[in-house]
Amino acid sequence: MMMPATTRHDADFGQAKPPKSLKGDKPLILIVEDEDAIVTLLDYNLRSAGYDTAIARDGEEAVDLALTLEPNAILLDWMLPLRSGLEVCRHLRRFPETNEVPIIMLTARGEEQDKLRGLDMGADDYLTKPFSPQELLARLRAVLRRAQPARLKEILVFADIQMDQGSHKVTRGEASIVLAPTEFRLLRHFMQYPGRVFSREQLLDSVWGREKDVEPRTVDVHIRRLRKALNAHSESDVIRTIREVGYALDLP
Amino acid sequence: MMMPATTRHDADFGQAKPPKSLKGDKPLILIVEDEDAIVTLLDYNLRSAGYDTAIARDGEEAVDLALTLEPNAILLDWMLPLRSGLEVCRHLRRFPETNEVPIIMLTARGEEQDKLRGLDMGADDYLTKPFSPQELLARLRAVLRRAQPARLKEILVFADIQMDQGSHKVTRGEASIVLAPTEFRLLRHFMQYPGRVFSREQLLDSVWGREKDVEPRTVDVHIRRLRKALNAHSESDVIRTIREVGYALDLP
DNA sequence: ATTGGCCGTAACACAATCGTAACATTTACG
DNA sequence: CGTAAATGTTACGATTGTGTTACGGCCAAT
Repeated sequence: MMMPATTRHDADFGQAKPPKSLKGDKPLILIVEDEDAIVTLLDYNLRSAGYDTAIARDGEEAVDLALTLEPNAILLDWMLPLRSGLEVCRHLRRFPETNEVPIIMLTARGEEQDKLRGLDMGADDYLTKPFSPQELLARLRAVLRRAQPARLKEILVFADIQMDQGSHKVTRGEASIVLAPTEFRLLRHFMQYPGRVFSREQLLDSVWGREKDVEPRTVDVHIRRLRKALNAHSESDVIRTIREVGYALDLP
Repeated sequence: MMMPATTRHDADFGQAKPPKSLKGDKPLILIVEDEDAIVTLLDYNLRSAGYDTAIARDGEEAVDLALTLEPNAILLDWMLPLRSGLEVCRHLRRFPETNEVPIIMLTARGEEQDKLRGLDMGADDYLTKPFSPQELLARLRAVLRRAQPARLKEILVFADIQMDQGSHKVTRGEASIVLAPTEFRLLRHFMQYPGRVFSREQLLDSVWGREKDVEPRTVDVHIRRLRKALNAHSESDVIRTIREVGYALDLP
């Protein structure tokens, strides 16, 4: 019934038509960072990889440029003059123009508390300095790849995984996946926010519900069960562990 | 293999009132798209999956064919010559003949804003290019499932089960099934929305009626009685239990 | 009034699922 | 290397949801 022979061509679709944005055909990345050395590094790497860049030196400017340019993604340093990264993040999430723009936090090592609060505030992912250019680009690609508000969709798709909420069926490739109730809700939550990192506490809130009182480590067990079910007939693991932070749905 | 752009060769579309059912056995999908590569891919996949297809290259033709053929669903590219997808969408919603036809938008990445407007304009779902054939077919099934209520049909069919609403007769395979009134209404409801999951509360609403005050667990007992009747002479159980959610009619 | 079918409910049986702790492995870092 | 912390993995008792049965009430036809 399925035609695997055609899947190869699908990759061409995206390029077939030029993006109709007025910004140009390259994705625009807004860099929010005050250290020159890091700005130079980011700018160089992003431009080499075919992105357009814009640079903001402090929080005020960041909010300003974000609203003006509507970039495709934002790299946001956590330690800023005038306005902390947390404030900028929260601020940006208030405007419809910037509410959906993915934000990647840049944090120094040892700011784990901030990571969690940042993810709470609506950041999508984070990079710990120092980071490699490959890692930077990988995270960026992942963050740009995600679909729009999948929240209300009846059929959720991520990579070769499909979830039909109408019939409550999950498939991966050709195989049908059987999930226990909690596993189903967990996967649904991940697929509603593909690529986004969630802490154990966040998952307990949104998947288990606020009234439940459950150990954070319980999440690990359910992640394990979900992985087992999803990987039963395939090789690649689509759930990424982010040490000290949580889990995310992501391509390997 | 490249198929030339074909339109429908059936000759039996009457202008008479009962529109959709008499059109033929296969659902007809109208493809509105100007790029050959994508047309070919869509056409091939849809036909392989058992649909009939018709093709329009621009907005004018789209409205024309939609009114003439009254397809069961429309795949509508957002970027078109002559008339934008938005216009076509709005236009089609003005005519009673095409007002109910589900529309799936095809958008390139970076047109997310348009998606929202499109959904406002009456599109039912959207596909972001690039998409997999599997996703295409899944979304198509979903909109057809929603928009094509078997509700009005005199004879409902699911797998080897047939229900004649007029004579109140139910058969499975060769065997005739005798059902109590509530079991009949329950099965009818499932067969009107095959594959869809219903919670106990939903079933109480739609099968028992809103005014009744009945325990949710009562549904279980009737499910049991229905299963017993349906499985009396056959092996496979067509009613699937979705733990913590409800029940659905489904192939094993 | 009596019968028989149908219905709703409660009670019990059973299996799936869940949460947790304990142990194993990996990772970060000196 | 070696240690500590975090995550992976496993097993098991407890809980919960569903399957199943039985029973009493209702109603229509006899």
